[in-house]
Amino acid sequence: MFRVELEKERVGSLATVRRLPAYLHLLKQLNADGREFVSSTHIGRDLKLQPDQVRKDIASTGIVGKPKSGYHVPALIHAIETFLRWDNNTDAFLAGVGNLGSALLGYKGFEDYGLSIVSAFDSSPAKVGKVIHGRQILHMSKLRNLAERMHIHLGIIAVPAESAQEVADAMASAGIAAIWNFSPAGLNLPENVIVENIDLASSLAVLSRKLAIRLSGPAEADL
Amino acid sequence: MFRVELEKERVGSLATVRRLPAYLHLLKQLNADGREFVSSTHIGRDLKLQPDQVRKDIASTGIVGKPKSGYHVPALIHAIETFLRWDNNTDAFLAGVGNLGSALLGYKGFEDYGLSIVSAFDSSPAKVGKVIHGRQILHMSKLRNLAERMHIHLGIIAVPAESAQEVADAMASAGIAAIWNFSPAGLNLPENVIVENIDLASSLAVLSRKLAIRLSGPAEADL
DNA sequence: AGTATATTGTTAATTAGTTAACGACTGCTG
DNA sequence: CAGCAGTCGTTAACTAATTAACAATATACT
Repeated sequence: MFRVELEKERVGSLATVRRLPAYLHLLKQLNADGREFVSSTHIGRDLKLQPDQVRKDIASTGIVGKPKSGYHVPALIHAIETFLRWDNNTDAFLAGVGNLGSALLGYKGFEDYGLSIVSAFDSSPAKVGKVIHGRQILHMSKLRNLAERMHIHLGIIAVPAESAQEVADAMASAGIAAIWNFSPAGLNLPENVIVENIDLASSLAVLSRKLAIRLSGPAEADL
Repeated sequence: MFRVELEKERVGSLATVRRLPAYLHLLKQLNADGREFVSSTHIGRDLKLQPDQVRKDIASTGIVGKPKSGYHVPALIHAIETFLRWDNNTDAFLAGVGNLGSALLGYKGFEDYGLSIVSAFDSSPAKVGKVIHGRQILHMSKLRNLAERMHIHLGIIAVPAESAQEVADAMASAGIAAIWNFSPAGLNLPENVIVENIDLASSLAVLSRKLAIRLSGPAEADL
């Protein structure tokens, strides 16, 4: 019973959740400027969204606004951050420190999202033991045990497609509940493991397709 | 009139386009294994999609299958690649060679998508002149002229949020038609410039929210 | 103090996207 | 040569999401 309610809530607001970070970014700027209240029209203008959409999204965080003035900026910031659990820090493990993995390890912006990569792993002997962006790289074989002992809930996969499934399995069996997958491979995991893919190929496909249509003209679209 | 038709076609198949790379990946594997025909049921099983969905997606590439045997693998590969224009090479400029930009420069996988980063730019004097992954880094001020002269259509933005808009403007004024934006900033550009964002924040927001619900239990969802 | 106005919150309608059902065709087998 | 089984392609229902409209409310101004 509860499960059904939960699912409904989650699915219904997924698109909303995707927009929340953009709101948060804008609100933090406004807050830094000393702005105390902001209206949905203002937000909509800046982010190129309909005011209606903005109100609906904000409503799902539980915040209510004041007519004539708008929403209280600090309160809204706090509400979004707690909604996403970006107020408390979340510790994560990173698997794979090639080009992309190293970049993720060095990315400062994750702090804003309450995310800390506490340990990084690789299977290549050439990389194990090295220090990258302040963290010493451990061998992949240690991931399982450490994740279990440290009660890590979030795993980030930045290994080549070939080994992605293997790593994902190790993470899942270590009790990691959510996986952020930067590899091009589609992962096969039990239902109770949450997976979110950063799919460069899909994104580029959309871009390529739009560009192809633009360059070759509308005639193409009739196919 | 043509425009309306075009828009309809484009919008209607955007979700489809997102799935095409996954099909392509699987098909290339099958092709390497010497498999000549494949059915929508088979593809669906491997990619965890409904066969109906697969057929509909394939239909939009223009390929027709044979009853009882399925789709001709090489033909389908060719069709998807031409549909996305991944058969001919597309030259691109990269702006920003920090952690992420360097990683993109070094990423081999783009070859499969018919994408070549031919030049990389940065505004930091410390980086200009250096050679990263075989390409010499040029100063950002040269981007505009070079893009115009070389008829570059695709720009990749991997600079910090603060300078993203500035770079985007330079690209747009140089006649670049499509921008792949890896920065967290939302770009403000004329309608005729295509923008596709790789939005880490949005992706992580979805993951965080799902994880938050999972960890705190269904009670949370009633809010 | 009263009225006009800007802004919220909710309810309805349109649109896009997915899932399901069904008829048609081809190749295999007895 | 005829029937059967598997697969395609199209049409239709359903679901989710965005967009639009409208009533309610508090603030500011006269």
